[in-house]
Amino acid sequence: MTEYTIRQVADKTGLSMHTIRWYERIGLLDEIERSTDGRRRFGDRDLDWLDLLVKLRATGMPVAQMQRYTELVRAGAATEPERLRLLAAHRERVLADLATQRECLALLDYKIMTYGGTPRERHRPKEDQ
Amino acid sequence: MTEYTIRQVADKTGLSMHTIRWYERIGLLDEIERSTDGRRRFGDRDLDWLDLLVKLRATGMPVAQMQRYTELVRAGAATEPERLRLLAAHRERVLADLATQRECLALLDYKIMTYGGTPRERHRPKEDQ
DNA sequence: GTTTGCGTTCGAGCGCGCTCCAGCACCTAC
DNA sequence: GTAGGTGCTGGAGCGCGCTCGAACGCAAAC
Repeated sequence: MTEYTIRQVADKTGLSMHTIRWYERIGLLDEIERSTDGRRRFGDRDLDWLDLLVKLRATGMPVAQMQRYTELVRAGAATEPERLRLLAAHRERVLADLATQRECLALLDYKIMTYGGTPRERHRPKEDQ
Repeated sequence: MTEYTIRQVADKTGLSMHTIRWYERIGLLDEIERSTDGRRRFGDRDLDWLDLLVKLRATGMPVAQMQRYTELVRAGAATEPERLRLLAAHRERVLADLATQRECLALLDYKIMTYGGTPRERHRPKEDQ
């Protein structure tokens, strides 16, 4: 039953303390436990949840959709089919995005080669410039 | 020596006509040729360049950096080493981003499987309902 | 007792990347 | 002549996702 300050959570998640508080305000987090003087004390469960949020954001899910998902989770097991649909749809978008990225990467590699660099040996010093 | 209206270019690139004009205004495009009545007539070279811009944006390059790159290209062959550096750095970011995306995708897949196979959830905002 | 450090709230502000609008100009068809 | 379609310009506005600031509270250190 480890507890963390908001600062520690910020460090662990890569979010800013501001953002974490904002996430709570807009309903992405359940009310966080407080210590006697009113400071947030995050538990492991909170960290896990934040971790999921961070990954959803990192894959481009809009905040509004994360709110929707959060609501569904809060609403209980009956919403699992819809949660599944939501995540599956998001997964499709991520896959599509990955494909696009790879495609663009190919052009990038090509251009880098035409400039005389070799993508696979890019860390070499400028010996062949 | 094909020519295209801004509408055709918008269709081909997926950008809006507004965005294309804006790109020109902020210096991402060289001045585009005009027909006698002042309308833009894009050539194949313009399309190629726009295509690069679109791909750079699609991989998350900030507009400011595209402006920088454009300046370098305009400044002539002497800037090729710096262009190379810029593109190579961007390539690294794209690779890192791809890695992140794949990682997040794994969690997504896992969660989707748990919704398909098990009733209980592992992550949740807080307590069971 | 006061300074320092860390946290709190609430609301305002910001940076980015567009997006839209008003008002105008031109060309073609009717 | 006029209606409709297309495009022009300059500038204002917008949605998103934070980000910051002011004013405050508590508590340990000096």
